[in-house]
Amino acid sequence: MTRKAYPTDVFSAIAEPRRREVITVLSDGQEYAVNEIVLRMKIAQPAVSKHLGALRKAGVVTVVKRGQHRMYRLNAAGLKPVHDWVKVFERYWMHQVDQIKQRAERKALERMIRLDEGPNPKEE
Amino acid sequence: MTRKAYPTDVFSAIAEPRRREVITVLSDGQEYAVNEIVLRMKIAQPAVSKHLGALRKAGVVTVVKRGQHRMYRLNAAGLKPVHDWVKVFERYWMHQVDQIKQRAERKALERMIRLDEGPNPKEE
DNA sequence: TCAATATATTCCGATTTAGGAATGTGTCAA
DNA sequence: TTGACACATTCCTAAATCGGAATATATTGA
Repeated sequence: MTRKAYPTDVFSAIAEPRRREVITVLSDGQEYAVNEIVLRMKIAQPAVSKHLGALRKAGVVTVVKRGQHRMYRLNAAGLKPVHDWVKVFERYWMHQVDQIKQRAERKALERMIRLDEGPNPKEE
Repeated sequence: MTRKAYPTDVFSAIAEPRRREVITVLSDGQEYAVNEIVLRMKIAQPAVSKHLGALRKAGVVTVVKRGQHRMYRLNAAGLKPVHDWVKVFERYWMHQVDQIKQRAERKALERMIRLDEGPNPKEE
């Protein structure tokens, strides 16, 4: 049986910093030969090829053969499962920002009211 | 030196299916004792404790002691780095959906025009 | 204090994973 | 056909990771 290689599910795929680095290189939407990616990274070609293989199996990149080159391109849709999963929690910190914003506005309003009432604010 | 335990960065933290499961349990915003989480999962208490430890170090959950219980609560803000990272790619598939929608609308419009012109469409 | 309960920690083995080195494969150009 | 590229694959080792078992620690109640 084949020795288990790099992971192929998208969550594990993006867990590896170097694979996120590869994705960053591809994030302009252009296609890149393996060579060009290697030049932009600090690991050797076989390692890059293996990471690209993992990303491909995870559905995050696509390849086409062009001459002696393999052109890799980002398939951003492959990241959608991660986005969908994490988006569920967006409202938690959004809400918090809202609360902060609201508090700031309330404070500003209170200041304005105090100014309207002059330098000696009423106490209750 | 200490035997390296579970990972503590947020990307690796959520790469583990069982840790995402823990997060799902906590996703109602309520606090849960370790016990209660164990009941909802298929792994033993020590494994759950270890996953909770990883999530805590990753900043995804918080703990407070209450009596002999440790109450865990989701800290959704800890997931923000993942959200921020993946959000950058949102536009790719959003755009694609837009394109599909636009094509559908263009086709529908073409059909309407053809209907206006009768069953024998002009050719160009 | 002692037993029970809740949880963390340590120790361990099995498995996964990353990357280097070596090698295989396909394509091009002369 | 041959050599030079571009890239993938295989083999290997070290390290990371997971989960079970056993054990440690803390809290509570009797």
